[in-house]
Amino acid sequence: MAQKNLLPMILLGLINIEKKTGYDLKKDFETEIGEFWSVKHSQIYLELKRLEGNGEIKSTTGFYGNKIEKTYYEITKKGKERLESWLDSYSDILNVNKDEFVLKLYFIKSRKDPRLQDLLQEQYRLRSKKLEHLKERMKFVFPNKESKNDNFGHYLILDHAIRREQEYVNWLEEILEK
Amino acid sequence: MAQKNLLPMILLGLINIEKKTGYDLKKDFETEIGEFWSVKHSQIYLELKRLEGNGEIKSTTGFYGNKIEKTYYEITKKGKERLESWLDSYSDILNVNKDEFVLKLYFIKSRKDPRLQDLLQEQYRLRSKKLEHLKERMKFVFPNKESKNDNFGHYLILDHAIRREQEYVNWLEEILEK
DNA sequence: GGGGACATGTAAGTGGTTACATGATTGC
DNA sequence: GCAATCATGTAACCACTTACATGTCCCC
Repeated sequence: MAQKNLLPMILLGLINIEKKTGYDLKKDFETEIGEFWSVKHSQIYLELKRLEGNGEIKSTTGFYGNKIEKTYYEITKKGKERLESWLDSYSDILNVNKDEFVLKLYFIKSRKDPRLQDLLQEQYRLRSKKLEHLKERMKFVFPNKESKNDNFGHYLILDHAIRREQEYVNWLEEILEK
Repeated sequence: MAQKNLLPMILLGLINIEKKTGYDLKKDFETEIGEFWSVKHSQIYLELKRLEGNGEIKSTTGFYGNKIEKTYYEITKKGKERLESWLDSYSDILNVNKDEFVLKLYFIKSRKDPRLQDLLQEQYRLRSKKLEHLKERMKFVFPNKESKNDNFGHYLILDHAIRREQEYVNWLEEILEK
């Protein structure tokens, strides 16, 4: 989208928790952070180089087995400052949520369009599946009340995602009933 | 984002309603379709050229005053086919909603982080404003029950947007109360 | 007369995707 | 042995943004 560049912040944020390799970061995007952000590994490695060039992270070499070298990155003072300064800042730009399904609905003017039912049913199937997945994640990541306090931000996000998806499903159900 | 290219579909969809100039399309993105999709005029003009090159739209010249030429585009049979084929298709890719605020929350681990309250308050202000705006739009675009049937898809989208925004505001309120 | 809307483009830069590329390691 | 995972990168392409650019029309 050539949008506001937030990937550096995510990488700094993740590396700030503990030193990581590019591959570790890739894994992070496949699990928890992948629920609300996506990026390809090629982009991660490019951005890491850039951050290192800026002196916001620094690398050390580790090994996987005897021959495979892996590069650990840790955050520097400069990187910490950038991260903190971002966390302290406000942004009044609300993201526009580009949803292909919603777009199709827009062009289906009539309530009686024969395509409407199939489209709704398919979306209902997809969204219900997503909702179940999110609920499973919640159970897995926060199995009890105390665990929520360990990473309150993450708990809030999952909670929010579940409510949003639930709303989506409810909305689709209501339309299907009509 | 170099994402799935949906702009051609939007342009075809809008031109399919009635013939339009690039400027008309730009205006559409500033009003109703702008609630859930954004694009710059430079991109619109580029995409129009491409669509015309493909033979999916065709242009005729009109005038604004005596000297300013404007180019009207109307959809061709080929363009209609592409549009219909898209409307008939399914996509099982759910968009990842990239929300900067949510990202910040993720990196604020602690419930007691002093930045949390300000961040929440600011987001609450923004989201409430957006919600009010959407409610106003709904009143304006669909002033009565009958009008909903004229463009059922658009009604559904606005309804959905309001519910989603309402959920966002409720969620923020709950956190602020804690 | 001037400012905002009307109207249409080009050019440079960048974030992101897709595809290509390579090789070791681990567990079955 | 072989498949999946670990691990890191480059290159081509593309959608999109930002900035630059130009000129008319209409109303106050």
